Amino acid sequence: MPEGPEIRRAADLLVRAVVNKPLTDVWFAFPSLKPYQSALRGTKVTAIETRGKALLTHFSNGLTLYSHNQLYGVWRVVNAGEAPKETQRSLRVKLETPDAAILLYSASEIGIYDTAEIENHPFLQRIGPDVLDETLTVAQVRERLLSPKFRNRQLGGMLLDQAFLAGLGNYLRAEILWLAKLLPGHKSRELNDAELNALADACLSVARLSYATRGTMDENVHHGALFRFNVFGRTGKPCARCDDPIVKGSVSSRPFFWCPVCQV
DNA sequence: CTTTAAACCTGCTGGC
DNA sequence: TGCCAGCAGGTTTAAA
Repeated sequence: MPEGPEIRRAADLLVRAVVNKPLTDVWFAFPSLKPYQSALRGTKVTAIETRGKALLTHFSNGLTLYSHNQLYGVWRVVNAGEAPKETQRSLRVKLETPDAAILLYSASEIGIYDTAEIENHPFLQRIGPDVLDETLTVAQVRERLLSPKFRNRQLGGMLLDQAFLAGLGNYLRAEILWLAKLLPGHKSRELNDAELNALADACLSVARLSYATRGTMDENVHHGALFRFNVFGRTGKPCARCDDPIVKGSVSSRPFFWCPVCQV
């Protein structure tokens, strides 16, 4: 159940587990990828990066594995020798080194491409700047909010659109709009200067805080403080700012949570 | 051009 | 216990 911060956290773990080690076993569940198994065995993973919620695994022979977890995909890391049987129904990808193996379960959006051509992938072509890109500034987000492409869009739908900022998702949009004290029906061109700044700032600060606090990853696996929701999933619970109960509704066909008192 | 609705992918939960 | 409906933190497509 991943948004940008969870995907990037997963990538961090995968990098530590397998980068620059020879692959002793490569296995893909989908028939169309089977031919690549032997071609990749013996190569190394040179880098793993994320673009919004897409994850790219680059190999030393010029190929790249594209994967997108959608709602249900999950990456796991296991020690060498603990790799599961390939008969596990939901196992999709296994990349094993002498030290560790990385496993992708349940995801369906998986493909192998030439690294040189990866930017042509339809999803990567479509998405906007990665919200976790540390060079992205509040001023740039503010400018994007006012650009012809987005100034006329309702905030609720726009924040889910990966063409606006890649990596945002349904919990982040709820938390961003709560922090900016805005309702999802506004369009950016209707916002005053202070609201615009608050929204642009919230887009970056909420996403970065979630990444820094390990997003919503499994508490049993990832120790330390986790990202805390102020509104998401907190129907009926008191708003941290004004104490009034959080309500749930639907915005652009997705669950949405907000404080009806301090969000205007 | 913008918004909505439905479809698809898969896994989990709750009700009967 | 078993099955089915509904839902989920996503994305794409077609239709309004």
